[in-house]
This record gives sequence, structure tokens and C-alpha cells, in this order.
Amino acid sequence: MFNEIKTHEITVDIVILTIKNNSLQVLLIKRQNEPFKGKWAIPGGYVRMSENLDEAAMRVLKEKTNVDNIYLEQLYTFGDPLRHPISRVITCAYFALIRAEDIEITSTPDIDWHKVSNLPPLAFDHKEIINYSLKRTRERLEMCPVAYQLLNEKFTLTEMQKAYELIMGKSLDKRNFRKKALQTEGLVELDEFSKTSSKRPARLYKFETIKLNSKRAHFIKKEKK
Amino acid sequence: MFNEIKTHEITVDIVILTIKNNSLQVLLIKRQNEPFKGKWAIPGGYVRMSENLDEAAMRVLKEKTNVDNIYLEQLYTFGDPLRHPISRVITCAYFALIRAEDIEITSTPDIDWHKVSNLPPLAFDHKEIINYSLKRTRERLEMCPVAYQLLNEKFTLTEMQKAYELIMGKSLDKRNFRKKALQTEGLVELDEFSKTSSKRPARLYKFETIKLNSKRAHFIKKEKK
DNA sequence: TAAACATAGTGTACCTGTTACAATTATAAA
DNA sequence: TTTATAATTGTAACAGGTACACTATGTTTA
Repeated sequence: MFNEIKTHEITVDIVILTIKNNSLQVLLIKRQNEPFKGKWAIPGGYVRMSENLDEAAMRVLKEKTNVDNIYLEQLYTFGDPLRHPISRVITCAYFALIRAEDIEITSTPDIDWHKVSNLPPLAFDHKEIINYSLKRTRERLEMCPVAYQLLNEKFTLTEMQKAYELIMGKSLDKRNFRKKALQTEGLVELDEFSKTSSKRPARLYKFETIKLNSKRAHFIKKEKK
Repeated sequence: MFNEIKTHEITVDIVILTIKNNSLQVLLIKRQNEPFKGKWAIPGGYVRMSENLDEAAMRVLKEKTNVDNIYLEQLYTFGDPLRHPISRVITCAYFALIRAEDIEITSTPDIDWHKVSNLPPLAFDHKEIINYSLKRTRERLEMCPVAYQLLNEKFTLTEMQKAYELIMGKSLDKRNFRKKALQTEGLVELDEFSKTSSKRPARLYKFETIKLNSKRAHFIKKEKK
């Protein structure tokens, strides 16, 4: 009985989403070892005795992608006895939205972005984990301006709308989107304009700097009167 | 390193909420063993190798309370290295809403309901787990008719309103509540009336029987047109 | 330098849902 | 029959969401 209890292993796995080439993409790593050697998987690793789950997720993310200081949210814990073909591994899944440019992944072909709409075969139950993460991100998005984690520091409203549309998987009305976006707490209108477009320049916006200390600082719920 | 990985223990802990004596209460068990011997705790137990987390939660609930076939929802996984004073125990918390009458707990003084507004000192981080569970229940309640898990098969709208008020911790307008409640999908008006009150009898309602198979069958989101 | 082009930017009417609010009805008890 | 208590009912104002099409501005090109 004691033996039975003691042989679980605990990992964290992290779904990292970004917008790249006009599509929603997830960061995958090609596994170097069995099981599922050669298959793609979301970054993950064992939880150490000295760290809590959030810390483990942060550390693993840093180790695998060199990304630091990002908001990670615990998603769900997956514990099917057969999810790992060899041992009993329970994994606590996290997810994050980040800017693709913040990650340096040119070093190796074994780590790369993949469109969520066209995933390769994945190791373990990672497809299920990614799907669940998309569902949660969409739910979250309906309430809070989550998408700004995906945007550059300065961005146009059209870029912001594009991000929402890619996550939600549907197109939005421009006027209604802008009306609502402009009500977002913390959105700051700048006196600068984008110069990338060869047409009419668009006004740039940014978000007020928010402290990353509090756990949900990124998610500014609209105040209820 | 391998050793370090292998010594986590995994438990499930279950927050069981009910309405009893006009207040929201949680089921607690007095611990028989160290650590925290004699302190109250929410029911929990180790996850076995052969079962997934949902199954472990169901089994533990059944063992401790004899409650079966109830909708349990995974809440959050708590993994602070210091949450257990002796070993490293990561716990996956679940919660359930049930009818107090469905549990037989007269057998022992070591298992009892406690008002969530007036909890005794609790073992481990169980106070945090209960608070988080209340928060989630309230969020859920705003979207879905969760509360019927707390109600008898046949109930009055006043009873239903009471349940919502106790969970939300605030009083609601009677007319507005009834207007909205009557729109709830699956609510059935009966041709029976309550006889408990010594005043004007109230009409009874029930919910259509719903299959418990699908994971979120209990939570009927309002359809979006 | 003028016309064409492409994207940025803007307002209104309607519908839906939410809120605030008070009088009448039905039964049991006195 | 009166009284007490809880059940039941509707409406007007307001807020928020949706649908919908044209004008403005800078760049490119002829």
C-alpha cells in the first residue's frame, strides 16, 4: 500500500501560445528520449521537492525556452493512469500567452511553433491538454483583456482585434470591438502612429504598467457598479 | 535526483458544501492521526496507482461519507512544499454541492458539518482550499443553475432563492430572481404545493432528469442565439 | 500632382437583459 | 371573520450588446 502511494511522479507541462504569421501557435519540443521519442510535446518537467507548482512551471519554462517573468496560470491536473505508457505520471498543466519575439528558438530544429489548427502527432495526452487550454483561454478572453500579453508594448487596435479573432476563432465587428476595447481599464492612447503600413497610419496604444506580483494582476475585470 | 522526484505523494481533498440550518456548511472530519491530530480537515486520501484523479475523489468521498454518484469538479491543485509539515504532499482539490440529508453522519462525532462563516481551526491549507472553492462556486453560479444540487427533488422557488443567497452571500430581489429562475432550462413546474408552511402554500418545481455521464452535464449554460 | 488604393476611424437604432420597486392573493391560525 | 404570513405578479428605466456603411487619411502610382 505504501509502495503504491509512493510511486507517482509529478510533472508540470506548459502550453505556450502566441500569435505568429497570422495564426495562433503553440510551442512544441521534439522529445529526445523514450517514451514518444521523436514526437512533439509541450514543454514539461518534473516538480522538485523544494518548489511549489507555480515555481516548477516557471523554472521549466525558463529552462526550455529561456522565457522568464511571464504570467502562468494553472489549468488543470491530468492524472489518467494510462496517460504515460511506462510509469504513473500525474501532470499539472499551466498555460501562458506570450509574444513570439520574446523567445529565441533558432538554436535548434527540435523546438518550434506549430499552428494549433494543424498540430503534428503529439506525445502523451498533450493534444487534450492544448485543447483544454484553448477552451479556457477563450472563456477568459470574454471577460478580460488577456490578449495584451500577446501584443507588443505598443500596438494598434487592429492588431489587438486580430489577436482576439485568432484566439476566438471568429471575426468580430470592427466598430463594436473598438468601442469595447477603448473602455478597457488601463489602455492608454499614445500620440504615436504605426509606420509599418503603407496606407493610413494607425494610432498606437499601450497598457499601463501593472505589477506582476499579484497572481491575477494581468486580468483586469471590469468593475461592477 | 531520481530520489528527489520519486518522493512526492498525491492526495485528493474534497470540499463538500451543503445548505443546512439556513447556512452554507462544509463537511469536516476530525483527524485521527498526526499530523494535525484532532484538528478538523476536509475529507481526503491518497490517489491509488490504478485510478485517475476523478476516480480517486469519488472513492474517497464514498469511503468517508458514503455519498456516491455525485458531480465532483476538479478545483485546483495545491503543491506548496510546506503545506504538509512532514512529507511533500501535493493535493488535487475537488468540490461538490450536495443535499445534507443524503449523508448519514450521525454515527460519529468526528465527522460533522460546519458553517463556512465560522470555521474551526483547520489542518494543512484546508482553509485556503475551502475559500477558493467558495469563490469558484460563486463564479459558476452566475452562469448556471448549479444550486439545484443542493435542493430536494421538488422545491419551491423561495427555497431555490435561499440557496443562491446563501452561496452568493447577499440577498436578491424576489421578483427578479423568479423571473430569471423561470427561464432556466430544464425547470419543470409541478401541480403540487408545499405543505410545510402554515401560510400560503408555494408551488413546487423540479429539474428535468439529466444524465450524469457527460462531465459538465449539471451545468447548463444558457444558449447564445 | 491628381487619381486610385488600402486601411483607419466613426455613430446610431434596435434589441435584450438587468434593475428597482409595491400591491394583491392564498392559506392557516386565532 | 379577522389576522398574520408568505407567495405571487408587472412595469418602467437603464445598461450593454449587436448589426450595420460611410468618411478620413496617408501612400502609391499613373
